[in-house]
Amino acid sequence: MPNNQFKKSELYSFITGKASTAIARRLQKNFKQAGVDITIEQWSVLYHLWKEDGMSQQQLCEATFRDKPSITRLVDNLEKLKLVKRVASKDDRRINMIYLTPEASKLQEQSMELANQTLNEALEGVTNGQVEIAKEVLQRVYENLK
Amino acid sequence: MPNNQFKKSELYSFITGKASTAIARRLQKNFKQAGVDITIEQWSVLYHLWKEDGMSQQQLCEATFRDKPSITRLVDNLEKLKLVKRVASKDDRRINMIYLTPEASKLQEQSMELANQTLNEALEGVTNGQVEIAKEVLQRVYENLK
DNA sequence: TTTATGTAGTTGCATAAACAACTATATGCC
DNA sequence: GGCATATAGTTGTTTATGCAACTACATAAA
Repeated sequence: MPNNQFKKSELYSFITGKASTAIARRLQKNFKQAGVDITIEQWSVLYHLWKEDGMSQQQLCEATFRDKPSITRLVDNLEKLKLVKRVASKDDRRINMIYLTPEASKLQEQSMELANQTLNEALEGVTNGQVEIAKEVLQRVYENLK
Repeated sequence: MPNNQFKKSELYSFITGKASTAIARRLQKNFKQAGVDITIEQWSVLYHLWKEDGMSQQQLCEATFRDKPSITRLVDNLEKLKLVKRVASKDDRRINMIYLTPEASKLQEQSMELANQTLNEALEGVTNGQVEIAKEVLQRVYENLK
């Protein structure tokens, strides 16, 4: 039973994710202005390592919803920036465990602050109740398609 | 007055747009399965030309929320695929008007059907009322940041 | 122990995005 | 007309994504 809730004029934004593009651009701009010199994608990897340091690349794939080549290259670039280190696992030599460097730890507080600030800019004029529902919908969409 | 509606554990999905990434991947997969051999980004340009054929690249920038270099290259690739043609404007020689070819017109019905189908897959189990609110929130986010 | 199969990660290639610098044309003002 | 400024589009560079093919290691079955 197709619900066809979308008129053509409304389909576009939802499909193309204009809102999340806008959020990503603003966050990148806020990072840049504050002198935080990393990309949003690099930040998304650091974000999960700040929650739990020493994840495998495979775990980072699942956490960040990215494929293996993407994580390989993000870790490459984060290593070049000296923000993470690859450490071969002793139990299983296929696995790289990824660890934060002290420099990366320094970025945590400021960048999380900037992320929160960016979300507040994004959600200006939106009520908490509306945000709750939007989050539920987006979570459900993700669960439906992942 | 910061609303700080996001606990840390919830901030990530919203910022990184996991839901719209999931939608884009599923739409791309549905295109591929159906033999529609274009990227989602190319489709997003065609989408606006189907609504109004003969837009300038600048108009396409605004409609698709992309910058000028992105549109230059998307139009390059769509031209290689023989789906659009650049036609120099006679009024203003700086402007390229972009026109659909007959081959592009053939893609319209099927691809729009696939887009609607993809949205129905995405929104399975979500009520119309919730979708309405989510759309409002995302529209407001876009307006706040664009 | 050998062989098959699965998993972790890497590499190559095509497409796309962000940003800055650039060319060409148009417009407004003196 | 001539100059300053703005607008439309292009090009170069870096970073990232998606997909397929690949290597290396692990595991389990014969």
